[in-house]
Amino acid sequence: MSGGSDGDGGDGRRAPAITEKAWNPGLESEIRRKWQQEDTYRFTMQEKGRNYTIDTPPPYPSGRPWHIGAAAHYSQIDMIARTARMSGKNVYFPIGIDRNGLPVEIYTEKKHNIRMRETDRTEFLEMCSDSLDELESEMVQIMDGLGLSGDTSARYRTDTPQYRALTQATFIKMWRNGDVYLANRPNNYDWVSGTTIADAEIAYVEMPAKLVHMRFKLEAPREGGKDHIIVASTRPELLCACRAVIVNADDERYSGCAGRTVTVPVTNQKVPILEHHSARAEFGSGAVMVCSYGDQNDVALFRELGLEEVAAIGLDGRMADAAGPYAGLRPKQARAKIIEDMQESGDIISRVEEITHRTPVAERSRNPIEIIPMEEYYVKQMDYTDRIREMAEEITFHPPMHKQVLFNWLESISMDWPISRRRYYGTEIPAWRCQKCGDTYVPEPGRYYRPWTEECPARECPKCGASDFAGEERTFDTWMDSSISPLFICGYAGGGADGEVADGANDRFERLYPASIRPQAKDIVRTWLYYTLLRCDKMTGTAPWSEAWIMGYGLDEHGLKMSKSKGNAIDPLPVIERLGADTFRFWNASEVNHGYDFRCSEQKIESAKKFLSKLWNVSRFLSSFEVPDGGGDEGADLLVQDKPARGSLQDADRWILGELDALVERCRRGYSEYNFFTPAIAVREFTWNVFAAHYIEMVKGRAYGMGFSEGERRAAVRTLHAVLHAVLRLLAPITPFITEYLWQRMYAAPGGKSIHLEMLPGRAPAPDSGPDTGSPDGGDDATTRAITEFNSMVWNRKKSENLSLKDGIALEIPDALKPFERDLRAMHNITNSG
RNA sequence: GGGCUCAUAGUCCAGCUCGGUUAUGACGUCGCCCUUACACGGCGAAGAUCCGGGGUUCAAAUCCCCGUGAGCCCA
Repeated sequence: MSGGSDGDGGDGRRAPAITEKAWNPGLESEIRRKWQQEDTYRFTMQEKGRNYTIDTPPPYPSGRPWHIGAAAHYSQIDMIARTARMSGKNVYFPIGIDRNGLPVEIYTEKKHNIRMRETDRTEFLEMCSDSLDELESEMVQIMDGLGLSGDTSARYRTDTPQYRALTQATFIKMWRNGDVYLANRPNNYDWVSGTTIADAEIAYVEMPAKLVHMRFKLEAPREGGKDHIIVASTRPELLCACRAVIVNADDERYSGCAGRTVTVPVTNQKVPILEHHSARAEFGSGAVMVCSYGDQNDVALFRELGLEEVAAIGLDGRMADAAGPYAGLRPKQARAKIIEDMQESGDIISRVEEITHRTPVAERSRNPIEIIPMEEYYVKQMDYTDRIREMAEEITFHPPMHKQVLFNWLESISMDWPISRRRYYGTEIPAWRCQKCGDTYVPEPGRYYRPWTEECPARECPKCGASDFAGEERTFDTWMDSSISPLFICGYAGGGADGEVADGANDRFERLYPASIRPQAKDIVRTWLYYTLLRCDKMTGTAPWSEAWIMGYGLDEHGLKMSKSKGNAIDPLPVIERLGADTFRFWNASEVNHGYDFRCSEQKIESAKKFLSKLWNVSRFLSSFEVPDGGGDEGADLLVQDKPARGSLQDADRWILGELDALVERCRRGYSEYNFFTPAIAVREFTWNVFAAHYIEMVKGRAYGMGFSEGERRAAVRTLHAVLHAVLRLLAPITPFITEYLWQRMYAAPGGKSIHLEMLPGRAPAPDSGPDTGSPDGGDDATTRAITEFNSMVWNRKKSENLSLKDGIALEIPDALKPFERDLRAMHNITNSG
């Protein structure tokens, strides 16, 4: 398809090689098949340091439709892979699916109208797995449709025995190093889901609440002094767990109260009044009751003041025995009941205020959480923030501003990470407990353990010799799994059958780890990114990657966060099917400014199609001119740099090649930061408004050979092809399908080498390449403006004089444009002689 | 309360790092046009007190300060 000048017509034209009038998105599936057959994106491992590993986020199939923002996100990750590949990197782009965790359990409960805890565990796990398979296949269909250049058919899953065995192995190693420990302490508890929640997974919502002002009787009231103080609380059902009342030292209403004792109403225990800075005079009455546990502040106060906790609420989410007559009620019911009781018994309540209160809820299930003391496994993180900060300093963030998100989070970490969950669909905690001495037995790493259904591998307890074990029923927080994705993809597991795990390092791991880049969304910096740094460093002593690429959120067309509950989520699949992946991807690149939130609207996506049409028609036009010799491979680049060829170039040719150089430079700068917005905008602007609108129009006559010498004609044709040759490659990471198609029809080397195996235009990739040989001219804004303005002026004049564009016209060509005179004369049919 | 980000035509956005033309382009609107790449197009037109105030400067959308409003994150 390249080279040769057969079929040239008398006027230097031949029939266009491309005849179809428009880009047909239906061709995408054909192109995808070609890539598959030719294994275009095959990764062949090279020695250490020469592999470019992308720690792709494994998406979670939590329900349909898959968010269009996520589709945009994965398209951009693919652009990273393609950019890296076309920059000469040896790209390893694994695709995974995250399948552990709460959402699928909730989805499955709803789908089958069952309750997890009332269902046989094995059966429930199977149902979850089936749900995941279904949702996953839809997701994979979208990923394939988007043209991801990773191998979705070889995707990894976080719930396979191999992956889970690795999660368990890392846990076992950390347990033995003392980085994991068991502790009984107050914890965020989602009693609806029946599980512990980490700080990172708590969200806050404003909810209406009753602020009850209660009279607490003062002991030994002084002469003429008041006999009570008012304590305001939104949680009167926790009166039984009250162990102190605090006031602010600066609050005059309570001067002299500190150190005295009050009687808690209803339950009548006597508690001290203490001064503490956390009591705010302006909230409620200024006096606050400290209970185990109304909120995180209570937890801190109990610890700080050395108070003895009372378990007011049990793991079943109901009031415990300590609540006396209210035992067995839900906290909400107990609250209503106790308010009623207090009102009946007279003077306890002074007033009830309706307020809105920030209530902590579980981020995923949206259930209100309680703080309940219980025993959980913890990963040490408190003493570790300096090391994380140190690693983060070394990692390049794209864009840099998002590094701050991580630093802010590091500032606010206040406790170790609880990792045990009372759920089913997750990686089991590999532990057994000796029923006699209570010691925890953790087995050897190497395979996938399921303690709730499996005999303890140890015959007898290493500590007491007893042989009666109870298998651990809990699972891990899902971040325990996903935070080791760099270890898994780099082969830390060794990839043995049946979930066997080789012990840590091996050849594959040595060559691949640390990975190169972690692309991910902004909202999981404090979870996935942070936990990955923590976990991978603990396992390897090395940061898991050298670059992090952070993308913003997809918002709806009004700038609101998309969610299924709001009903403003857009299903990406029909959009992609109707408009094609390239349209979606070009919209995505040209609309999503690097790192910022972006708005999704179907109308705007549709309008991106226009540029692809333009590109198509420009190519169709150029396909009617012979591709100069050596047009394949680096031919067009050579053409730009080739001195003799340059000799015959006209001023207009040099001008557009200079503009092209400026474009290439801008794009390269964007691509070097994995910013696709800049190249997309720049290429569109250049191709549409400079190249097509002005250059092509100017040299059309010359390219036809009308009134020009053969050398001049060839110069135009060469230049036209040189520009398109570069533009296609510049766009290839963003719109892989149309560029591949046009490349194959026009420029591909014999054998049909994919455009995606070519290099981005500009510098040669090899380190031993010669000095830069860009065009001598570079971009010339003044000339471009002069040309644009002149053309506009002529068009306007013809219009106002009611002339057709091909009609002749007499006018002067400004001095600045004299070098382009002959092209301009041909273009506008200027009739008067100079 | 703290942090991050943003504010430019009806809508979206470029330009701001490093101050200097008539402030970029797209969508939408209107008018004219089938000119042999493109009517999924071309040309043209209308549309912006560059959020407000102050400062620096010969010169500010751009730099500095003070506000206001919005979004997100954390307390």
